[in-house]
Amino acid sequence: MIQALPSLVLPGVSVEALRARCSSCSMHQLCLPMGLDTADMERLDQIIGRRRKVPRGATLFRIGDPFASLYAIRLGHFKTFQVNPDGAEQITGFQMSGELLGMDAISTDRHHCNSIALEDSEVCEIPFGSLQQLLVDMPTLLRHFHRMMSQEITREQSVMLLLGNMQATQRFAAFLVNLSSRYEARGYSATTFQLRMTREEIGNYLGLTIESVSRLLSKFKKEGMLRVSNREIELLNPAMLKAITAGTRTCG
Amino acid sequence: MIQALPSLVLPGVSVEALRARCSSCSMHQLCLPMGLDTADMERLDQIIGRRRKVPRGATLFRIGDPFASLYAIRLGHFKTFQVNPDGAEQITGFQMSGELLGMDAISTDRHHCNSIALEDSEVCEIPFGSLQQLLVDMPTLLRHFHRMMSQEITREQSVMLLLGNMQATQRFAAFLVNLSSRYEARGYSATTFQLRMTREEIGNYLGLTIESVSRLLSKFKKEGMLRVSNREIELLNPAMLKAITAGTRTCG
DNA sequence: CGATGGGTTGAGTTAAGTCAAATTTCGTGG
DNA sequence: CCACGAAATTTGACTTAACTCAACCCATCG
Repeated sequence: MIQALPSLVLPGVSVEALRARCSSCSMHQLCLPMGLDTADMERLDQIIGRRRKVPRGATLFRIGDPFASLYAIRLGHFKTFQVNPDGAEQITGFQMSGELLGMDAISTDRHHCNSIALEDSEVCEIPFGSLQQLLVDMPTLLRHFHRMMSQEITREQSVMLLLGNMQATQRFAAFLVNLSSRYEARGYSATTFQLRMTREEIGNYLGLTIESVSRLLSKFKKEGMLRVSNREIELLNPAMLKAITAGTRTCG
Repeated sequence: MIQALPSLVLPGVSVEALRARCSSCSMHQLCLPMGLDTADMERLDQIIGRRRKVPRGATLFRIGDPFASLYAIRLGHFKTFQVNPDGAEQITGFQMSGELLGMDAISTDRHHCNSIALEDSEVCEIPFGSLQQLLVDMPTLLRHFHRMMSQEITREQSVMLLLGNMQATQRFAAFLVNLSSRYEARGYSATTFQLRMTREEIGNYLGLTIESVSRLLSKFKKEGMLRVSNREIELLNPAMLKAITAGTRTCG
């Protein structure tokens, strides 16, 4: 057992990088292993098939694919979208590190949406059969898994509120505020971040056209609420954006 | 143990009505006990706190209420809705018998939406703590519970597609087709049913005004696709409605 | 350095919203 | 059972937020 693994001798490549583990993953306080003790985290690690790289633009799964695994995002960003019979697409979410993909597939053992990487990304493949066995043994994991599914339900309800009730300005403010808080939760700046999606994708998600998104960006910029340069965003007045999101402020 | 319960001697009131059971409930093939054998169904029955009556217009739970139980609808209809800080409401779903309410509350132990009965209804109160214990012992129940949560995620994604991408006509057709298939799954007519919600509630759910809903009803009626009389609906051309839903047919 | 895909801006259009008025339905008490 | 008021619904006329279409800009990259 003292014998070094071959990879250990390769310069510049640590074992950790090749065989990543939940315990060393910066996302473990947000992701599935949240709250697990070391032993349990180790067991979860065991069942994770592999850490898969998904290059920008590549498909992680598509509608109709048989369901085998959930995917935890280690790194990067994804979008999920639905497709109407007439071909119209609707982006149902943008996911980032620590979030779980594929939960919609549990109901019928087939995926119900497409998932594509917005940038070069990495996911942990969690075979659902194995996970189910662990759930029975690990109440903490079971509880957190349920929380994550429930959270997804809640998130989607908020989007329904956004799409069904909000004005374009309010939708866009809500979108920015949401991104901001998620980056903050991951230890990144709440005010400065890169948009990983195109204007078209933002528009699609928000039920707006690309032109409307562009105009909203210009409007917010003109009103001094943010700085924009291509995909780089800086929120200059987060409080105002939150007020607009809440509908308590109409915006100039 | 031979001694009759007091209620047994009341004329016209059966024990079954007072102490309903999953095994005798017409919804058990759609509801949480789906697929359970007799013994397991009995165990599930044991934990169900009570069958609660919820009169029309009454609140089952509201945003912020501490989460204690899920509710399976035995009978009747409910709506769930979100509320924006500015007071705007968005109906996120209409639920009917055999469906589960409250899953959004698991994530934070607080309810995230309001739930109100659309007519005099009855629910089975399923204390979540007890349910969690059962889940560990009963793999079939665990699996079906996950399916139900996943189904809710999928359902909400469809609504996002509807709200984000569809035209008013398409939304309304989708709404009718959806109700139709759910009644069919419950053994009711797929073509003739009562709307349990007001036009205003339909409009709110679909992101339309009450006037638009009224106009759409009139339009569909004029085009011979349905008969309407107050809340009574008869679908005369379900195939056409499905085609409109799919976006493959634009409607006259 | 020209092609390409993303993004911006302006002008005109339209689907759905708002406002208003008429009509029907429903619940309640006489 | 009927009358009445309140609530829900329908319909029409007009308005508007967001869309479409079109031109243009700009960053990137082979």
